Amino acid sequence: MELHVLFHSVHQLSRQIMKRNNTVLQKYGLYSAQWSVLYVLMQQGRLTQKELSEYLAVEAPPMTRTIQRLVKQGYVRQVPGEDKRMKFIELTELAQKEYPVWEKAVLEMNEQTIKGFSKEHQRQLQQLMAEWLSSLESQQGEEEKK
Amino acid sequence: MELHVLFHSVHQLSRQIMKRNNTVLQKYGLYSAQWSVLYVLMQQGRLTQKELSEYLAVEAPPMTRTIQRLVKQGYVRQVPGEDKRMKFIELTELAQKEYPVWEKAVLEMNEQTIKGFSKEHQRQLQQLMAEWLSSLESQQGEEEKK
DNA sequence: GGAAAATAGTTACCTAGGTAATTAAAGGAG
DNA sequence: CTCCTTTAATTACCTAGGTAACTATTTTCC
Repeated sequence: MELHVLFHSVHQLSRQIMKRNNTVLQKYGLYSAQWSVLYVLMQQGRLTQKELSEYLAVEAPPMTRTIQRLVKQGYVRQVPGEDKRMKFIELTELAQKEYPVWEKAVLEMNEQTIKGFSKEHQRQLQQLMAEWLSSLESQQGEEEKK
Repeated sequence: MELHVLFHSVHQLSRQIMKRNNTVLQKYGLYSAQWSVLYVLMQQGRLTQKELSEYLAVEAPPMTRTIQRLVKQGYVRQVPGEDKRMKFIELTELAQKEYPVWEKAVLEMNEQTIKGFSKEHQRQLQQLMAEWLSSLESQQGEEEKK
């Protein structure tokens, strides 16, 4: 088994997906990283930056940047917590109003991206990747024991 | 089927793989994008930048940057072609000498990354991704007809 | 042959993500 | 209470990849 090929395929798929998302979001002045934050906030409600970055499996610094851009665009608010170290992030009314439009566009593109790939194959693929990710996660867990 | 989840998994896997590759390459002063160029050159011999970027499915500008860094490190040479627009890229003797060491380190990390994921599952995953990628490719082909 | 179109590579500038170091607040041990 | 450690967020700086615009050749077509 050529692992290079496997890894390359994963990488290329990831870039293709992001590229397509960016294409569709462009006309709303959004980018894929911003969208993923908006999406999570809509599903989960207000979260701290820490929770957001854990949820999206991204380090804190990129999360700070993405949020600051969303703040500047007026789509998100930072609310200081009782613990003054943390900041809760929540959608503004503007974002909640615009959300359905964004979502529709993204969902359409998602369907387009997955077109020609059967539900059963999607399920298999998701299953395999989940398994792989969890094995990677458990490896990391071991290393952090030190 | 939650496409968000599927796409997120692909993205996360891609980042994990690159992160691990960078970790192992760090001690040789290399990064994953550089490695992928060195790897292709070792397999294929001298290639033009155009061929390299097509092979790795990367746009020309990032390829220029990666190559310029490799040139600076003395691992790669740019040889002007007969057609003066193109530049052939080839490994230097230094790179050829060091290559086995790099390869060993990368292969070990690859095995570690895939550990706990059976050969059969690897094969299935590769199969599914190849199918998906080719369907995406054919979509792009259609759009370029315009 | 000469003007126009195509092509290889580069430059400039953007987003996405990473690490290391810093700041400010909260907790804990003595 | 004080000092030390931990933690959330930020800042600075790095690689990876993308698009748009540009340069310099080559091809094409009249």
